[in-house]
Amino acid sequence: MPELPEVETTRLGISPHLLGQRVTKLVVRQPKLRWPIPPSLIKALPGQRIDAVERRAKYLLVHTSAGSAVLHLGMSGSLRVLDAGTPAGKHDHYDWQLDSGRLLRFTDPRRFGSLLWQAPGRTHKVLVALGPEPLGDAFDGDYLWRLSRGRSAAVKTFIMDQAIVVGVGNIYAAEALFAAGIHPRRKAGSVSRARYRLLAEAIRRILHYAIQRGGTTLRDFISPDGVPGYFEQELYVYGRAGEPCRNCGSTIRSIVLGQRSTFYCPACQR
DNA sequence: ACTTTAGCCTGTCGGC
DNA sequence: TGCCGACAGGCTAAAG
Repeated sequence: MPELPEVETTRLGISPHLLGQRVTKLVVRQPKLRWPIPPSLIKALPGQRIDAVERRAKYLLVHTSAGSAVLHLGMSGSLRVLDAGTPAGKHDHYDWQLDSGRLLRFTDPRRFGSLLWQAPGRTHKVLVALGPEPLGDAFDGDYLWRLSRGRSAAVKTFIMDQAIVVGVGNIYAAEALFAAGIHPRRKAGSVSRARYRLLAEAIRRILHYAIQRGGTTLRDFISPDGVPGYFEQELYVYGRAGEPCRNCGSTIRSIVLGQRSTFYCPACQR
């Protein structure tokens, strides 16, 4: 499930099965996802050959010469490559049948995921306002510091804003703020440049590490429940309310920030 | 220009 | 056992 490392792991898992394949048929069982699957995609995708599979933020882009599919996993979505003829379950909303005799299947109980279509040479609306990739060159502590001046929103909300930096979800935001020693409720504009440098490095390190971990657990991409147990052993604050801080022993607290639960150590994070 | 809120869905879990 | 509310890893549109 989907924060950036899971999406990247998904990309690595499905890409070899998709590249060069032709989509022989699109089966849609439930078109009502986060947005309805657009008729333009239903018309254009079948018959196309897949040229590339990219990731931008938490979106997957599947490119063909006729346009690109833009996929999002939402909160509970997953993609798997299965043999054609594998019976579909209740939450299996669409399949792409492939030349190879396999299919790409999307499963999503909560239906917050999406399947959109981008015409050649265009950038889909959902991709326009996105901030830089956290693992790319344009992202660092100075960048965060500059954009945060004058901002009164909580720093956690700030780094989860996809217009600021993409791919930092609720878990990784909490973990990165712990690593940088920043209280999640602190105003973004009051965090020092030095702290933002620590924070940016923590985000990069944690995401990179999680991708490596995901890559080893999900390599063949056929495992039915799809998702590794994250690295639950290695979480410092997320989901640990009432438990001792692994650094100082203080009791981890949980609060609600922007309607999302967040976790922090009252002694290590200021 | 920024910040906050409601809402899209279903499943699961804990308390009574 | 069943009912009920709280909560879940995301994101957008609209309102403030």
